[in-house]
Amino acid sequence: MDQAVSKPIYLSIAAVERDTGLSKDTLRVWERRYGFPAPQRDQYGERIYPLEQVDRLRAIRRLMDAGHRPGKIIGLTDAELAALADRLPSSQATQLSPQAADLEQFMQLIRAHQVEDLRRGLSQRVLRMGLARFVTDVVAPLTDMVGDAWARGQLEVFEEHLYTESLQVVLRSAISTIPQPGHQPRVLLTTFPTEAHGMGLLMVEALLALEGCRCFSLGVQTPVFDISMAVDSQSVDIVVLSFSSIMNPNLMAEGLAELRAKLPESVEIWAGGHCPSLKRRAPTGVLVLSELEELSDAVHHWRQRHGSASTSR
Amino acid sequence: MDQAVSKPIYLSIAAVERDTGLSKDTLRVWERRYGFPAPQRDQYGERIYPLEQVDRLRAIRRLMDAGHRPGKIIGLTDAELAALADRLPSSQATQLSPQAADLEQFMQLIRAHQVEDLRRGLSQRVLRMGLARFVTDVVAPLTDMVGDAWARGQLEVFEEHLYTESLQVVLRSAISTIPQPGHQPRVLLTTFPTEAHGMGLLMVEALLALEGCRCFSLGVQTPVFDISMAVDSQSVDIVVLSFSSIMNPNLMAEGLAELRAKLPESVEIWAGGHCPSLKRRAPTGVLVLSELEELSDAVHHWRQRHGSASTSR
DNA sequence: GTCAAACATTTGTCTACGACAAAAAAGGTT
DNA sequence: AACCTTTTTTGTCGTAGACAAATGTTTGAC
Repeated sequence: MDQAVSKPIYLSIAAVERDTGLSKDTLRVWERRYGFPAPQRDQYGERIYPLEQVDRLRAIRRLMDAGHRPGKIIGLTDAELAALADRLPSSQATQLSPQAADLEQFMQLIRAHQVEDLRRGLSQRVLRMGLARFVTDVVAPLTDMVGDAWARGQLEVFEEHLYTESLQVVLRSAISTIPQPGHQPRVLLTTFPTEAHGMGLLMVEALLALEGCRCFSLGVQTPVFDISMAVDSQSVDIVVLSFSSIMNPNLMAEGLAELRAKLPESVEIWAGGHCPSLKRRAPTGVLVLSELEELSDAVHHWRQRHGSASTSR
Repeated sequence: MDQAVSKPIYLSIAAVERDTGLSKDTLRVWERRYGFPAPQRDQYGERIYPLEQVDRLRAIRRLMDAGHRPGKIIGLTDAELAALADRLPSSQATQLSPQAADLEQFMQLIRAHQVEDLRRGLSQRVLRMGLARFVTDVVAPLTDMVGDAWARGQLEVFEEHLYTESLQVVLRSAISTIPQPGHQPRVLLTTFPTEAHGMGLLMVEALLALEGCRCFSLGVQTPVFDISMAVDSQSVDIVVLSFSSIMNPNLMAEGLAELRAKLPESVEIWAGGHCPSLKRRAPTGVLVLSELEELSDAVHHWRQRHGSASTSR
């Protein structure tokens, strides 16, 4: 019926955009400029990409996320690409931490796809060291390591998904045990529509809830318009936004400016995450938090400033 | 410092795509064909969209998701658009259910943004009626109602997000109480990269776990390539994919065909969700489940077929 | 009257390639 | 080393025509 084995599979440009994260415009302009990718054409003259080229695009994308530029690496051989991926600088901070051995153990579990053991190990760690330290000393560096391994091509997307899913279960159940915090400030947590990573939000929610903040999480990908509506309806004091390194800098800057313009000045915007352009050109009217550790101080500082208006303890 | 009040705000075409979900190509071709949107231009000749037009686009998008066609509604006045939104057919199935009154009560809580009460009410319901019936009789119809209300413009995106977040907390904690199911079939759950809705996955995971299946959730948005890798590494028997009505039919069909070609024939693909084109042209080699109730039978049927190969109970 | 096949229209996505702003790198000066 | 200026790189936006796929409408057989 179907000659399944040797049947070559081609992807449309939309499918390649979906699978590599490179926009159609980018795919076309690379082809024009660098001669790669060089897709074949179907009977209608539309691009069809063989799987090998898609795999190569994925490898290039990985290196770009780690700082390489397309023009420099797009002409390399597959072997050279692999070599580059190995030579990427790993985040030393995590390797020097006292928890390094522990974290490496978790990485092993992720690589071996031992979901059960991973989840159990993480749960034990929460109980042993407390949620706050668990978040700052385990979740944050471990998530960095996972992202790093992914960038080096040592971890597949599905392994990252397995990790994320496991950690989410653990974190959510830990958060739900925090006694009802009904106090100020009232914090709204979410991400912009192109940002699908929600791990950062969960970490922040845990820490803020421990500080006695009233947290409202909208999950990921809320349009700016709806963030402002939610702020209104819940009388929110602070909006927390999380940005990963994959986030498009243009969209981020534009979105923040738009949100800042929409919200009353009394509502603060706190932005955090690993997006490089967050640190470089900090948008006006937005507080940039580069480390989770700064959160606690930021909350205390907010309470000091608003102490006279609302009743302080 | 800034003349905030009368300062007009414009969005770039990328921002409008982000906020409305309409692709840049679509925005440009609508302008060409229908004369709307009619953005102004900045100093570089690039489109800048005033907020009113973006709001209108959002309203049109809502009506399109409900079945209207752009050519018919794009020329209507704002009043006519609002009138159309009110006249949308609501799903009768949910209104006839015995739980109707209960569900309506939950809807009230969502509209009033009573997150706490909502969560408490849902949790009580799980305990009272059991997880399986809770999923089929409460979560599924309630999620439909929420989606319906959103399509009619009676619910904002952020209200849907608040609902989703609350329900997720309740469902996840319920799932985690199910005693470790280590049996067959081994099921992988996820969605394609353009599908961000994970509620369906969570419902299916709950039901399958209750049936004694071994569930691996990858969360949402896993590339086809990585789904196949995960299947391999976890020795998965069945891949479950969830599709919402917003899913692009092309991408769905193409993705399913691609996945089917990548997976060994022994691995089944089950597709479910409210995506209309799922029912119309069922892809070959893919089992379409249109109702949650069919899941239990499907699992039993799978076990019958594979009873001889693996040890049955 | 019902169903299905044939035709017509609508609609989104694809094509091409030029233009240029924004980001990054390189060069030069204090 | 830190800072400003110029050059290169790179992604996104612009134009407009084409056409497949999806949807709607008509025709014709039973």
